[in-house]
Amino acid sequence: MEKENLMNAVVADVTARRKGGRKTGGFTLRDVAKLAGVAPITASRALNTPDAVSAKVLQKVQAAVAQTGYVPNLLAGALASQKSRLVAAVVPTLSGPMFLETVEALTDTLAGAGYQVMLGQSGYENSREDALLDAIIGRRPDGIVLTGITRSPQARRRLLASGIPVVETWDLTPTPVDMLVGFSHEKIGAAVAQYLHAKGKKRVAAISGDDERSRRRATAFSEAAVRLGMALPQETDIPACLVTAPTTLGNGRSGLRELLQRAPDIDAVFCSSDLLALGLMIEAQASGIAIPRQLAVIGLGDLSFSRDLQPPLTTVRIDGTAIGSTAARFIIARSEGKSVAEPICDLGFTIIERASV
Amino acid sequence: MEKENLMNAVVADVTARRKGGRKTGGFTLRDVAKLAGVAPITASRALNTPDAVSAKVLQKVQAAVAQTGYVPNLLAGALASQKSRLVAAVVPTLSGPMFLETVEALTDTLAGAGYQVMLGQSGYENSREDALLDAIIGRRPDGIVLTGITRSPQARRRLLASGIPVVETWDLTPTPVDMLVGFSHEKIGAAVAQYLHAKGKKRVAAISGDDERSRRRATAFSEAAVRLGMALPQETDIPACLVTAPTTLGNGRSGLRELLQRAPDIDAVFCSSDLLALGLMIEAQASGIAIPRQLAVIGLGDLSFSRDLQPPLTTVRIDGTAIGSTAARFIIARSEGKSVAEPICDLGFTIIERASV
DNA sequence: TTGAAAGCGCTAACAC
DNA sequence: GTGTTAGCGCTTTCAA
Repeated sequence: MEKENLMNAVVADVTARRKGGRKTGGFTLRDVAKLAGVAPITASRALNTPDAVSAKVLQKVQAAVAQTGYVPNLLAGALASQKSRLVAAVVPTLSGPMFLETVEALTDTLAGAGYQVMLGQSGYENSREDALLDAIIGRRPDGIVLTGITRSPQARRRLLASGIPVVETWDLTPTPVDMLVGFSHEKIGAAVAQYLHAKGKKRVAAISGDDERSRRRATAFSEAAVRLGMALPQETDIPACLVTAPTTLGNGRSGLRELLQRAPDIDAVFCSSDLLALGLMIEAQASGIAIPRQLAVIGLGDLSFSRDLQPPLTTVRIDGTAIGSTAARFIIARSEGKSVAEPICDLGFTIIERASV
Repeated sequence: MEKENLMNAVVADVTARRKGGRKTGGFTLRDVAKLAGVAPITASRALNTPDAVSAKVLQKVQAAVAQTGYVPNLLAGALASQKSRLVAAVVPTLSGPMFLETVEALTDTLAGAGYQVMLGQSGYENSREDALLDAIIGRRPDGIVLTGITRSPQARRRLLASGIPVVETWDLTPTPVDMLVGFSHEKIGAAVAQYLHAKGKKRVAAISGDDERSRRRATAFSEAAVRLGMALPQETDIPACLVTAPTTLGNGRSGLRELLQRAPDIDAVFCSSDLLALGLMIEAQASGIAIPRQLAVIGLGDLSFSRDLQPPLTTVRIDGTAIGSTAARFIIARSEGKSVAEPICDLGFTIIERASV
């Protein structure tokens, strides 16, 4: 049979290639094309732009693909077309559950458009960031999504020089490297102070991770609190209790203990994450402090568990999913040659009122 | 000056390339080589195997790199060398915090060896898995790390045919596709039953996510419980209370309520995740049930918060970090041409005794 | 609608 | 130690 002979010939080709020098992979587009009796470029078109070939050719190519189990080499395609369909995402760490939603939404939205996400962890100190950036740029992704804004001029220059679309997230700045999807940490701090003040709180404090963004929220919170005439713990210059990032439940417990020593009469605490807030609630319960009657708590993140706590946790909701999917859309648009009309996007935040305040 | 002329010439080259047809990227290895006055391959060696070139050449190439800001195109390198230094990781979802540690350890360990991680989310139903697999294989990663074992024969065949090293994780099977790093869910179920029995518990139940692995743990738990003479809730055939995966704190609360209706006299509950256990503890506290006096709880995962709960949570510890770093080592070894001596690795588990039982 | 030629930017293999 | 040659597997451009 003709068809069998062809297949045998192609298999022989592959085997020969494997032996002769480099042990190169399996079937290639050329093999598929040969089997289908067309030129490689035609097979390529059948796979990438099926509308551009005749029904007959399409069918023959599809048959050849099925027969061989051919999977296109996207590396080669990327090299030739200058489109890698790869997007890099850089987070400080995965384990603070804050960025998870964003990475998840990013991955899902991009996967729907045929892109894959490459993950990078920078750590909270930006030391590894430069090396990471080179590793990323070297792969020529179609986009880079960064958590936080880029401070190092070195990194900014490299990003700019690469010409790769960049989305900075989880923060706001008038001078982004390229595009931006975030919200204002300062406004959150101020809004929380205002909220607690409106609820009649008089002596407030913050338990805050000591990463840069949390500190800015805590500072804004303290300044607004003072402006509104609320009292802060006085024993120290720092108006907040700082714990190491990423924040944990244990930090929340020890944070409350420390806070109560410094200022036993506080009536509200702003925690820089819901996990901290949960720790605080557990510690409060263990020490017989009633929430919200004796002490009000407000967290940040609106993690999935927050609504189900006892009492349900009042918190600042940040829509991590929207950040991820917006960033994905920005990158996809750019990568398809469209320019993004409004490349700076403030997604804001919402204070979710529940029973803990 | 000679040097400046050279640089100008090279820049002119790049500009010409950009105009003439394809708007190709920035500096290439050829430009760097030209600037350094050596052949491209020599520049390549200076970058990849610095020991293989003279000090003089090395210095000249490094100068040229610094001058141009050249970042090697790893896509092209991968195509030529058949080594992508990319590893794919597939998880059902990122948001159950169980797999986070694994992904984190994988990313970190691989980054140390110059590899990047590509992330894929398969969802708990394996429908998207086949498409995802093709997208992954198409990028010719040097390794694929899967969460769970691969059941679909279709997927197994494709993985095998690809010739890419595969590590299946978070489970055990005598017939892995390739390599395996995991533990036995059946043994966990049995061990927990045994543990509760040893603690004098008589009427036990399980609250379990309804994903495949959790169900197997719950089943093994129930069977062992019966064998040991403990009572299970009787109203239903299912010996456990199933909640939708991924498990949440809210599920834990509602799970306990449901369980208490069916069997008000239970004295111990095995939760398929620490998050469920936390929900159960919160619900118990809200209903005035004392833990562990009236009801003992054991979770699974030993998440970072578990030790800090009130009471601290007894749980089954699974070393997600070890799974990730072992998988990474397996892949690195393979990808360096070494064969992995013992490619099936049972990392086991530990019951961490705390106060909740 | 299809194809031939010419690369994408790099490295393996084999000289020198 | 360094260079020459010839691809890796695909897509672009241009011609038929």
